[in-house]
Amino acid sequence: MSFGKGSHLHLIDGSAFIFRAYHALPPLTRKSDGLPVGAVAGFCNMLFKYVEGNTGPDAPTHAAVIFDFSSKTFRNDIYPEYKANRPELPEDLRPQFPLTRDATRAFNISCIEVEDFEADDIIATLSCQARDAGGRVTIISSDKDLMQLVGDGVEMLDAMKNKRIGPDEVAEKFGVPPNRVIDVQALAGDSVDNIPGAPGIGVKTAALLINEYGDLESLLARAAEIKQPKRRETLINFADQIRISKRLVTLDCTMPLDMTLESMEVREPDHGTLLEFLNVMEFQTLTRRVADKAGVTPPAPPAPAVTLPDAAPEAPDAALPIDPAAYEAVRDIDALHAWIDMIYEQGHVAVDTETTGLDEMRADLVGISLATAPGRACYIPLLHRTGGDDLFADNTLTEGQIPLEDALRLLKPVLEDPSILKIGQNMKYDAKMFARNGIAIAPIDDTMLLSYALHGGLHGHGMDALSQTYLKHIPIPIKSLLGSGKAAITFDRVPVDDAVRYAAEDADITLRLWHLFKPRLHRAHVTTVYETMERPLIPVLAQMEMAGIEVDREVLSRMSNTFSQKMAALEAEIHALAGETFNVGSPKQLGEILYDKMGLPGGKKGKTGAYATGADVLEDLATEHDLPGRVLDWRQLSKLKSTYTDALQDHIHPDTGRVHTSYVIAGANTGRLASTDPNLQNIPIRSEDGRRIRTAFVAPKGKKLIALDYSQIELRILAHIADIEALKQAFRDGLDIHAMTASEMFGVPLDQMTPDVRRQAKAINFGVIYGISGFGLARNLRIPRGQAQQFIDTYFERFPGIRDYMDATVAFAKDHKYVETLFGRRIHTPEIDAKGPGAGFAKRAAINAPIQGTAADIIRRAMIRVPDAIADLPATMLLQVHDELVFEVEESAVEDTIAVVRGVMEGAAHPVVQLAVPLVVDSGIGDTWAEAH
DNA sequence: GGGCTCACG
DNA sequence: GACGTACGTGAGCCCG
Repeated sequence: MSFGKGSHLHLIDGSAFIFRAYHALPPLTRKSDGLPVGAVAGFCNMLFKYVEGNTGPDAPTHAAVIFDFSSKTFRNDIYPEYKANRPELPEDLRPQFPLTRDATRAFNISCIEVEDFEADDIIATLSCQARDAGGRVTIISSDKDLMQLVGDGVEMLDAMKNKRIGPDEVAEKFGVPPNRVIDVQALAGDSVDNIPGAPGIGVKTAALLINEYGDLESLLARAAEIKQPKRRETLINFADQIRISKRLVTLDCTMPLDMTLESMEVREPDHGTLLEFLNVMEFQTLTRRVADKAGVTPPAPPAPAVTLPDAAPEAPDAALPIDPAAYEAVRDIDALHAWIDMIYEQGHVAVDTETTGLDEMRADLVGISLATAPGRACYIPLLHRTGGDDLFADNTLTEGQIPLEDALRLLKPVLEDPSILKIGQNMKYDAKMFARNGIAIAPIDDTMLLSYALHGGLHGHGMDALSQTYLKHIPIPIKSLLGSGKAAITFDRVPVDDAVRYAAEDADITLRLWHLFKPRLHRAHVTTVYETMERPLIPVLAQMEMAGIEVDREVLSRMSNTFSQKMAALEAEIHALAGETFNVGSPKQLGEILYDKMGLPGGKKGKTGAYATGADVLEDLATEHDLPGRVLDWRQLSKLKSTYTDALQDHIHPDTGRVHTSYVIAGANTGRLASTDPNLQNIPIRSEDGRRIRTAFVAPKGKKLIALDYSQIELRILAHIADIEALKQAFRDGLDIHAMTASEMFGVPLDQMTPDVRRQAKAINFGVIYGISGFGLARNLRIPRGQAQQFIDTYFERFPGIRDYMDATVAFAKDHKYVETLFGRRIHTPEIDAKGPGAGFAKRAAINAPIQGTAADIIRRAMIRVPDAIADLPATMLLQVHDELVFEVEESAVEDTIAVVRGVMEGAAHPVVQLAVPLVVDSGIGDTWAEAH
């Protein structure tokens, strides 16, 4: 078919697809050989969806995917620095490039790349050719550099947001029509592509100038007429640089291209070819979907092979290839004895438990793996079962397994032997599993925590991430054994041979990571951090989690019912006010009701194009109409019900009648803990309705709950670190710190302080801890930005040391790429040199980290000392909420326990740090958490 | 699965 | 005078 009037050409920006796919998906790898294929998988999904969507009258007659040939192009000859700012391509992305070309061809779509030219130029040339031939063009991309092509039958489509970009949308973005976009870009420059432009002129100003003078050349010719001196100088002095910028941003519509538009005619994919490609890539879901669509049976997946990783250079031992086929299955007592002998000979062993689930309180032990040297690992299957996993499966144990009791009896002495170091990844999990089977594993090392001490802030500390980063090896994914979703099985149903490969590999990898990390602790000066604040926390947290806290189901269930009724009434009111029924829980529908239907003022859209309906927005709207206020009430109840009163009931353990959270030690960058499943660190307290949820957390008969919390710990740390004499003295004198700040700033005597002035000072005090900005404070206090900035200026004038601390901290971060707490915890700040909006984030995070992190260190130190301190008291530590500890205590010992724990908490910095301010701990007692706090 | 919203310190 | 903004978390819901 020739290309002409009535034809419709789709030009797909292939590179944009690839990058989006790469960043949207986890780093998937091909199961058989570990080849990174995440971007290819995402790319194929996008192409599949694209092809699926091409129906109806607007479907393309012609289509092509356009790629960049390489990063070097003719623009580098004009301006060597072009795109020089681009970050290095991720290592696992480059090898995926050729595969995306293969994928395109497998989908039977034209695939185009030309040496020396960017994809954008090819798109420009083809667009012009198609337009000149009388056809229409849709460019599938959201790249602003392509917007200059819009108009005359050429438009763009943002496939992500499914938003068409025509002349109006371009004008909205650049402030000028499409044919003047390059003028604006030439002036504004582009930090991403490293296009210099005119210094100090951005898109807004550029559009203003172009609209006033017509086009760039006229503007440059008449630059002398410009009134603002700075602008005038810039345009005169940088005229050449601006002209070069224009050449850089102008796309070439006249490229010599070998291919014709006709050759891009839309063709049906050849299902055989496509299926073969998808199958070789091992994309099971997509293969099945394509096969379903074609009405054929999907091809059998290729047989799995074994991964041979690159060697890690630093540890010769850890560098041996990982070979899951070499692992041993330990199936009888003699073999187990041999391994135990080997452990004693070695002096250390990596241990990993396999269980039926992730909840340590409910899961059952299925098997244990051990590794005594890199490459030397085994798996001891204990409770694997035969048959399927449905009701009719027989539950008989697989043959060739040592009876659980026998294995544990033999292993217990080793696992508890003080002379044998047990190494694990996330040992808290395994320690709890062993504890439930009567084994108190010790001493231990934990590779997750080693990594946390060494690399906090750089990346996650899960085993997959660590293995990929430091061993260049992708472990066998658990999903490949268990499947996912509804069809997932538990580990006891995994065939023993598969389990051996997977489980022993985990122990092997853990041991190799330990060999790498342990010697690095000293070099990085974080040995003390690891040994005093990470490792000792494991048994403490394990005990707290296993203890759990009693929760009264009746209280929660009654509250759920009350909330339901209130919500139903509110919902009826809301629908009546809106004049129609809609889903109150849908921000999208709510936005449409508020702004499109009712025409309320405002209606700001976020980056996704959806109306913002957050609480702050609705609060402002509440003055205009009754509906937003009702929605806020409804939302509060909905949150309380779904997240707390309903969900908490499901977390009550059937045997203990208590709720057992799980603390993540290496989750938060600053050293704080995180609580999950359920999160007991965000139980409501600020609202009256919410606070009542705490009445469901109760002490058993004869006992009390006590809560002890640090008063103003972060502000005290700030006073100490930034060395602010006035603040330090105020804390020593036990003054109301916010009132005192207000008094200093606004000159109001303490005895004349009003609650409102104090509230403002309080907001500033907190703001300082977060890396204050005029904008943030203004929003928080709901005052004009200028006034907020004034407050901040006054604050810094009164407490100049704060400014010094902030500057010094950012400088330190830039210098070292990390910041430190008072106790030596290092929090890496890899983004500190970021340009653009990321810069502010990174700076504020760097300012906050030593303060929040030091507070986290202090309570960690306290928690580690508490068990010994209360050993003789009938008291149990149950919860930690960042600056608060909750205990369950027999009534007779309440006062003693408070005294002891307060002493530990207030003295937790000693002897490492002598704080210049006292630490003060408040306490409460009650039958419920609501009373105790 | 990402985005939004909201609970806590 | 451009840009986007308080720091740190986890969970539930909607929607594609």
